[in-house]
Amino acid sequence: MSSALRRIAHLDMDAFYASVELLRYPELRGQAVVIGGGRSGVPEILEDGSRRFAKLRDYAGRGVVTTSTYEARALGVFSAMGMMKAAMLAPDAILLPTDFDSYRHYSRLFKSAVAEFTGRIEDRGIDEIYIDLTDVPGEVRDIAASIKQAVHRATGLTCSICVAPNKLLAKIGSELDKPDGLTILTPADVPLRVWPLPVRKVNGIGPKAAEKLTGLGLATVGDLAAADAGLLQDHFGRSYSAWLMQIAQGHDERPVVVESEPKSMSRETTFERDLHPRHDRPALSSSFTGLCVRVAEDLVRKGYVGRTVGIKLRYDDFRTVTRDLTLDEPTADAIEIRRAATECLRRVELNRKLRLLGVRVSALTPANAQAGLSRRQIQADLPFDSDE
DNA sequence: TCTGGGGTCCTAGGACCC
DNA sequence: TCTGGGGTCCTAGGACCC
Repeated sequence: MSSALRRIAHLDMDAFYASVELLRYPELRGQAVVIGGGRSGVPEILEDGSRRFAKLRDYAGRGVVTTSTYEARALGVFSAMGMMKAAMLAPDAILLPTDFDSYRHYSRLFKSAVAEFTGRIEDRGIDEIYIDLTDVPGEVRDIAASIKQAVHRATGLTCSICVAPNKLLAKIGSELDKPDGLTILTPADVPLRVWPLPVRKVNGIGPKAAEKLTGLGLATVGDLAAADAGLLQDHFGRSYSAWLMQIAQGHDERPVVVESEPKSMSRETTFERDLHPRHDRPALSSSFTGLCVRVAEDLVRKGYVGRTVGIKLRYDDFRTVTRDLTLDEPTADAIEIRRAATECLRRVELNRKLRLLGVRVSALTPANAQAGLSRRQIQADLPFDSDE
């Protein structure tokens, strides 16, 4: 069955966290504001009722920028940048802590508004979604404009939308006219609007692949479209090179995935200072237990159990290692998770300081379609040997 | 200026089974 | 005694995304 006639939208909220903060603190509109860095930066309420905001120059710690307003971006401050570096670039920018509860609230509001148009929505995190508009009647531009209006009515926030024949182009297009953009891309637009873009703009080409491509003289999507298939295959392998050639032509058949089950749940923490496995043992141990407890709580709250328990360690030199262990039976119990995670911990070198510790549970299944019946018990009840 | 936290998917080798 | 061939599961690491 051909998908040539699909109409796929990508909707991306504009500077989402920052924009939510501006709803709460309208006096900051027009200023460079940076969100991130953990708990610090909570505004102080003065006696006259006005607020005093922290400045980026006052920040000390290991956090990164989560989002920044467009004014801060103009100063060179972008997502994922270390806060200390951001403070060098924009010392007078306002600093606000991240408030995920609030962002989740607005996320629900905008997604509900879009759901009035169609149920064919793919969640891509807190601030973006794909929407399959193929079966929604009307002109695409009108539909997209109505969705933008509905999102604004529901949240007071602007978003950018692109409608295209597939997810690849829709995702690329939603960035082209940000903020408050409304973009339509057709296959005929690919040479003019997509080929000039750096390869890094393609969802799926990250920093590593982009650097490698640029090193081969393939800096733009157009370069990629004109590249020699053999060259790509030699450097990127069969499957990735085939994908690169497809996307360079603007081709992408992936469906909009409306429902999905979680595959893993994890908790991790970066310490304020690196901890020594022996010297700081009590602190590490209590942090470790805390992570296990929180993962267990997450599993229970969301109704899952998992059969594979894993740990993640980051050493002071930023090297990262993982270990995991698959259990006979799935669990959501903090004690069992901690026991398995401790087994994993025995298999790593603990000879240098640790920067980060994480605990993960994967191979998830819904906790309990049939109350407490384990696979083993079910099989034991069978009247014959299930080995065949 | 050292680089968060929560995820997904892919690769690849070895174990193990038929 | 010169070595099959497929399938699945487990584990570790890494790229990538929001």
